[in-house]
Amino acid sequence: MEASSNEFLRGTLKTIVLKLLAEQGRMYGYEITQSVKERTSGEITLTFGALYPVLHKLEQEGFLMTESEEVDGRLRKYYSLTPSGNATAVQKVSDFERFVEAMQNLLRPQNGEMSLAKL
Amino acid sequence: MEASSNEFLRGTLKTIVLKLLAEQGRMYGYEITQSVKERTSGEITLTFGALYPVLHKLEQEGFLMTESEEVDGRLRKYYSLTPSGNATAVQKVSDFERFVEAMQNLLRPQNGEMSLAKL
DNA sequence: ATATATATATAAGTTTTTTATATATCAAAC
DNA sequence: GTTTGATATATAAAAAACTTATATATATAT
Repeated sequence: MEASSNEFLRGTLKTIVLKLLAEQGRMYGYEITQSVKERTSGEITLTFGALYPVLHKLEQEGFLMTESEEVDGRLRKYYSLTPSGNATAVQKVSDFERFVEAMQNLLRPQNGEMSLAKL
Repeated sequence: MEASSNEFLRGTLKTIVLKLLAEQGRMYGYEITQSVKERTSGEITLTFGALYPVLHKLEQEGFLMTESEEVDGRLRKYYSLTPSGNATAVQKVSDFERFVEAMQNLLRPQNGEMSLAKL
């Protein structure tokens, strides 16, 4: 019922943002939070307090660029990837997949008490 | 070649420690770092500076208990799970698996531009 | 009028993690 | 014999990341 503060989200925020932008072309902050919530059935929730600092950091690092547009009288700030942002997105997704594989090796139960030690 | 500071490790440290202890019964700090390195082929490396604070925190939260033993003239501090530590280990591993599933929904490419929106 | 959804953003505070450092034993190499 | 490397635990200072709270503003629905 409650997803709330997911400790595992730590460290994956940049990866999520970069991947979504790589896929969608351009998005604005609010849209990113809604997209994440929707696609994970509420399991993962990005808070604004976490998202905006990440967006600003990524922009400052040269991975994102912005364009502001007025939509319905309100200013909307679109974020999109730079070429290096695109490369980083690909890299981070692949890094995450490697990490998950490594984690499986830790979380999957081992047969005996030692892996190679006493065979 | 270099695994080093894995950003994704953030947030998974407690889970790793609890799971290893649940499986192995009892372990000492150095043993935990070696076990993680070995089982992940060097992909994940726990630094002592990160591990010991986590061990102390988990002990302080009542999930771990310790017993010191002298081995080869050196003091060795064994950590093992309390009943609530065991329950937490099970919980965290299952939480992590749910998190990974949710991440797959974000990282797997979507077919069109919207999921359910305009169908 | 008021509440809710949309929309962006910052500041303060806490927690976590990294990096650096200190200590000490044992075994092997030199 | 003494230096190096592996084993072993731990803390302190600093940096980074994240949470929580807050501020602002428009549009729409009640």
